[in-house]
Amino acid sequence: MPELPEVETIVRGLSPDLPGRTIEAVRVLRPDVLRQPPRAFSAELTGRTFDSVSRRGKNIVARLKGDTVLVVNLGMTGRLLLLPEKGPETTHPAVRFTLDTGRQLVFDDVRRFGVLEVLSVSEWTTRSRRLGPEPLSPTYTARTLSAGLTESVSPIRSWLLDQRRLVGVGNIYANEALHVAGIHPRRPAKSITGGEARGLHRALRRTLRQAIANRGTTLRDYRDATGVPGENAAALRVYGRAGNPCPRCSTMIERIVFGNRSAFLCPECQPYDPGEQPSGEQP
DNA sequence: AGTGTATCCTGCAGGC
DNA sequence: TGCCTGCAGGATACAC
Repeated sequence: MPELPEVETIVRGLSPDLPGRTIEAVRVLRPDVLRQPPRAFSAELTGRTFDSVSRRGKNIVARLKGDTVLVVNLGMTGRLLLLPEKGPETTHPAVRFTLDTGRQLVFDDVRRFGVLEVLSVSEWTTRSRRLGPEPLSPTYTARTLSAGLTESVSPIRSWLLDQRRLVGVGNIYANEALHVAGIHPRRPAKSITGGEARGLHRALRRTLRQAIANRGTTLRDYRDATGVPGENAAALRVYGRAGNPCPRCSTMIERIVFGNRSAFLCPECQPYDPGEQPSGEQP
């Protein structure tokens, strides 16, 4: 659920307040969101002080003083909320940190696909190296994208979702960027031309930056670190809009399914075979 | 090696 | 009203 723009919004919300704060208590209400025994998790974090909060792909990365990193992946419905001392109860709290200010940092997650992990700096570095490049990094050029596409026969939408190739892009922004770029989600990655790759690179960046400016897309569950929904849903062009007119050409937007996930496209603006009439049915 | 499918879990919307 | 089905922003263990 939360993709790069949502995670970025949360991190920007936590950054002014979390560094310098010490964790006084850890309460694990739902141990299945951890990758280690709750006792060990709590023991590693209790008494530690936050140093910095940053983002890597869809992960929230909190560095603590000493050789400790708390990595939070929100899964589909996870929230990381910094709440006042007497804040409202959240609906599905999984882990609660009490800070030295009395405020609570709460990981709340309806479906519990989210994960919290404590790692050493070197463990985190190793993990981070296995992830692909950041799409908004200045060093991520159209050429980088184009080069990565050439070896893969994977459908471009699946390629964009693979965090080893490129981080931060999920199903919403993959579909949105492909519409902006006029590329059918099912096209094999290696069939994307150099010109199309340049367009896709630009579309990805524009789509992600716009979503950050709008503080993320809230379909149902996403909230920022203070519990406020994002405003980007109104800007979506195709995602979740099957049966509605394409904002560019007014053709009916279609929903197809592959890789166990919905894809949304305009058959006119995103033909599978450029130059031929899009049929809607692909092998 | 690289892809696609099924699975974890809960809640909600829509059909009947 | 109530039951049933399908669907959901992610990641990953498998089978091919």
